[in-house]
Amino acid sequence: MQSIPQISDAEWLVMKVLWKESPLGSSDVINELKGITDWKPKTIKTLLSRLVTKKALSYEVGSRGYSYYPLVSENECAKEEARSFLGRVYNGSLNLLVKNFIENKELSTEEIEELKKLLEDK
Amino acid sequence: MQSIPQISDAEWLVMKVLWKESPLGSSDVINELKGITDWKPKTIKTLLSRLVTKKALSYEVGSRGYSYYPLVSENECAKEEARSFLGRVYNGSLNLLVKNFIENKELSTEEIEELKKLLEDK
DNA sequence: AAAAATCGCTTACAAATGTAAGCTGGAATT
DNA sequence: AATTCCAGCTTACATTTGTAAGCGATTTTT
Repeated sequence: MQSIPQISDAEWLVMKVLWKESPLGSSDVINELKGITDWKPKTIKTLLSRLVTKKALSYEVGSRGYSYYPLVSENECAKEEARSFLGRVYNGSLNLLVKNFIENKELSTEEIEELKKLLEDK
Repeated sequence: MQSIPQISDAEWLVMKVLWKESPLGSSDVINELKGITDWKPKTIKTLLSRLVTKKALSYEVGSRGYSYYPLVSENECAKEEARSFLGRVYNGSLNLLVKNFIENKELSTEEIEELKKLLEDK
């Protein structure tokens, strides 16, 4: 089991594309990101390469270039990010985050209801 | 109303000290961080200066050096971090984060109970 | 008073990140 | 076949971050 690589903000957008669907060629990734970002194709290629170096992605070699796919799941990356964020900001406590959201009225009534249901079902 | 400055991991630790109590001289901050980190005093001074530059802190001039105090509240910084983190990782949805935590069994029974109560009281 | 500790300011320097361009070789188009 | 286009590889360069050290002034200690 490999440790989770550190994925930057910009890289997350690339990973998301490949978590949604993979393997994809770089041109597909570039296409998916049109509209979401205004990065030049070269920029996206750089990000893909870095993600390969970090072992967040790998690729198969095809006739028309590489086909990239994730080596780490979105879930484990999200978990890792949550750990780091909650640790830094909320002493590692999810509950403290939720409490703050409630206090700051960041949640709609529907969201609160949904949360309740989530917890009940559990 | 100033916008929230971007506060790095290391800087958060410094801010936390000053959110807990302020104003404090750099030596007090250094002292508070002994035990939590193994940073050299110079490192902490650097962080203090950077936080002043970023307008996260300001200071009063005293006889024995500066006395630092926050210009931004922990709450607003936390909110900003949460916004950025949730946006990047969970499409901006707190509920999705909570859902993932529940599914991944990251929460103890007590925490779940506490969350329920938080939501009820609301 | 001399020495030592401390202050804040300036400088350092490597790694990570955002954001690409140049170059070379093969693929698609004309 | 010649040309254009796209692939991936290498290089670039500014900013942010982690992690300090050096320096001159001042304060504190001896």
